Amino acid sequence: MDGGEASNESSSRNQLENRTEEQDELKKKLIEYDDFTWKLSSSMEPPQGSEMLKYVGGVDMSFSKEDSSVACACLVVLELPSLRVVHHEFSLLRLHVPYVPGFLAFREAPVLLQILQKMRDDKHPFYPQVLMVDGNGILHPRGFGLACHLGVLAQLPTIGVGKNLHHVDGLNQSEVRRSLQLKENEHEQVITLVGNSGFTWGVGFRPTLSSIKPIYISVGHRISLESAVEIVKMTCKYRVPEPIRQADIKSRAYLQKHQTEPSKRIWTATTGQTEP
DNA sequence: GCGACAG
DNA sequence: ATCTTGTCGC
Repeated sequence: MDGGEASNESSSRNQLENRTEEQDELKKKLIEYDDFTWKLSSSMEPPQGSEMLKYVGGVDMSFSKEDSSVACACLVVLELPSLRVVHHEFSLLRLHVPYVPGFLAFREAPVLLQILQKMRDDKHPFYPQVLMVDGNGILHPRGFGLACHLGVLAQLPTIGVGKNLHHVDGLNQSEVRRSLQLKENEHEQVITLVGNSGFTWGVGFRPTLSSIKPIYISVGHRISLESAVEIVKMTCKYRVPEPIRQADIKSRAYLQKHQTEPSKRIWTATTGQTEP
């Protein structure tokens, strides 16, 4: 036996170093421009023969208040322009990876990826053309948040949507709100998030007139910031865009239904096993 | 050194 | 993430 605490500290430090390396490695595959064949349905004259954007996915996770390691992951697919939910899928599981700011993907990406892969393997007709993620894209300390991580691994266009600002490169939410206040008279609902370094990390977006608190949109994978904002605008009935809002509602409801009755068959992300 | 820090 | 009711306003 050795000094337990010191060794735990050094091993968790190594763990984060490894995860940082993994993020840096995956980031080499990141594509930050429009890399898809479909067109946005908001375009004027849909050119004949070109595929339209019709199926927008959204992912979110909810957690049990009694046992915070028990979670429900949900993927929904909405149809444009109706915003009707045409498909949803759940996964109830137990997580062993803690939440660490800057490393959310290591906690949430495995299950979400598993759900996406299942849908793709089934050749499901509603497999999403683009995916909205409840977490940031390049708006991240190392420019590689959950939305990027998931996008690269699933090879799918993704959009990062944060409900709170991750403070990076001098950005802070009170300043964003001030900027939106100043521009509200010009009907301006979008503020570009430029950090101290001059880099554009994403945009702050006020979806409705009444909402004070903006959401934060950033590039995930295979999409430009401009297209990402356009798609978010098309799906915003309330502050949170519908794909994410529906995934949130459904995952929360599923969890409450299943935490009342003794939870059986919880899938464990790390082992891929089912526990009684 | 101290605080900040997506979900 | 989660704990939580009513309430002010269109």
